[in-house]
Amino acid sequence: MDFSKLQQRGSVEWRLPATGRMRVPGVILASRDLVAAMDDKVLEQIANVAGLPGIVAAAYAMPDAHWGYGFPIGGVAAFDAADGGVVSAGGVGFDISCGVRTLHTGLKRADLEGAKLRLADLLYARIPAGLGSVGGLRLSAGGMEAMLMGGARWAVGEGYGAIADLTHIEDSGCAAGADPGAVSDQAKRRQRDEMGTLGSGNHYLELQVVAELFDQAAAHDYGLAVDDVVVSIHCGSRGLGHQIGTDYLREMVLAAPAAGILLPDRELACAPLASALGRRYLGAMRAAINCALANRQILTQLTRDAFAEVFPGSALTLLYDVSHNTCKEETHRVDGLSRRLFVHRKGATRAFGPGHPELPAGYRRAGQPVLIGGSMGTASYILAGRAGEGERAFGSACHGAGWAMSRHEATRRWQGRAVIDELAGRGILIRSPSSRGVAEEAPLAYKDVGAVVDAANLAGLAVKVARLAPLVCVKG
DNA sequence: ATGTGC
Repeated sequence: MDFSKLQQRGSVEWRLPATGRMRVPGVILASRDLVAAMDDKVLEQIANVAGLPGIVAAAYAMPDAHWGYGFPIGGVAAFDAADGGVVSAGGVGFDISCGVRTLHTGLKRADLEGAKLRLADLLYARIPAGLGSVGGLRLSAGGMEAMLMGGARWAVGEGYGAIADLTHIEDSGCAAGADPGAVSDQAKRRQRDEMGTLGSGNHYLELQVVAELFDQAAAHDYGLAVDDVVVSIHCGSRGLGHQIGTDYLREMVLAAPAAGILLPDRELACAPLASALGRRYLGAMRAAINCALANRQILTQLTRDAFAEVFPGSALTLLYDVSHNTCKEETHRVDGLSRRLFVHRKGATRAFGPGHPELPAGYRRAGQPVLIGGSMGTASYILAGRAGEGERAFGSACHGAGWAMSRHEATRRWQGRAVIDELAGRGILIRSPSSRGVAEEAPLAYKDVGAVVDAANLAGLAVKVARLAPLVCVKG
């Protein structure tokens, strides 16, 4: 990273002043070490985002930021529709509404002694994982429409999970304003057989143990104690979201000149929020959010069924479910004024603070659970949102460890088998259909997740609550 | 991320 362009403001804030076509400054919220490890391309992408029409306050990068498609991954940017603001398909990302949900199992570490291996094999047998994997469900045209409108609420109605789950999901499990008519037939076709599947890449289902608590009061409110076993599911909207991203990116590139939008990078393709194209994309993207929420809801039921085979009578309850690839219409205070903004979070987690009316009653005191997936074999974290007065980055935080290198570089350095054996030696069981996928996801291919959450904590984005250590990981 | 690729 070229520090010469950055102005340091405190230990974890770096400002890229607005120059040239930038309308607002860029702000990186990370430690010096994390910034030093970031590619210069991140700076270039932040500057490009800062030049988009209608952007408000600043283009932000979270501590885990790295360069992505158009926008950096770990990027946050908000736009005002009344000020010519835009929505960008690249600013949401291809895996629309990719996110994490964490479930309490009601079990302690000691309960797993002797059952871990069986549970690993059972979860791997029950959870469809890998590229092109299909689920046990085939959606009819009507079923597809209902799923895209209803999200996790639809899934509960179909028998996956309980109504009580819904209060612990962002948007109560259903994004409003979804428009299945704005989703291409091809996107729907790709999704027809893929409900209740994990996918590939960095997606996983992980059995974890609470290894350390940092904030007793918040941990209490979240129902977490040391040695508790939890399950975390990381996945998104599969082929449907990917196809929507592909479809609209192409359309936005073609429509940009007529909309008077000059693109410094075609990957930044966007459309005015006030345009028909912008509205159609929002409708399709919200349908993809519902697809991801329904998908994680189905996977939750498959997980419960697997647990019931090993631990009859076990009850898995939902701690929280939050996405990290979205564009959401939200109210934020900017310079003392309350404004409706369209907040793009790409590889960034919503992190609403204490008292926010959208949080379930039990979490109003602590703030929203912020679920941070680490890399395979390292730690994951649960943080509590701190957004409020003086908030930065529109109530957002980091989403994971963030890549330290390309997938190609990772496969050059490691072999899947060796990674699995090394982790097995440390008592961490990996189950995956893809040896190459495991190599790409080797722990050292990622940044140090502990350093990332420490930076998020220092920057005031979210407060550390718990560290989770992996026990079993089903990888896509 | 992805029926892994213009």
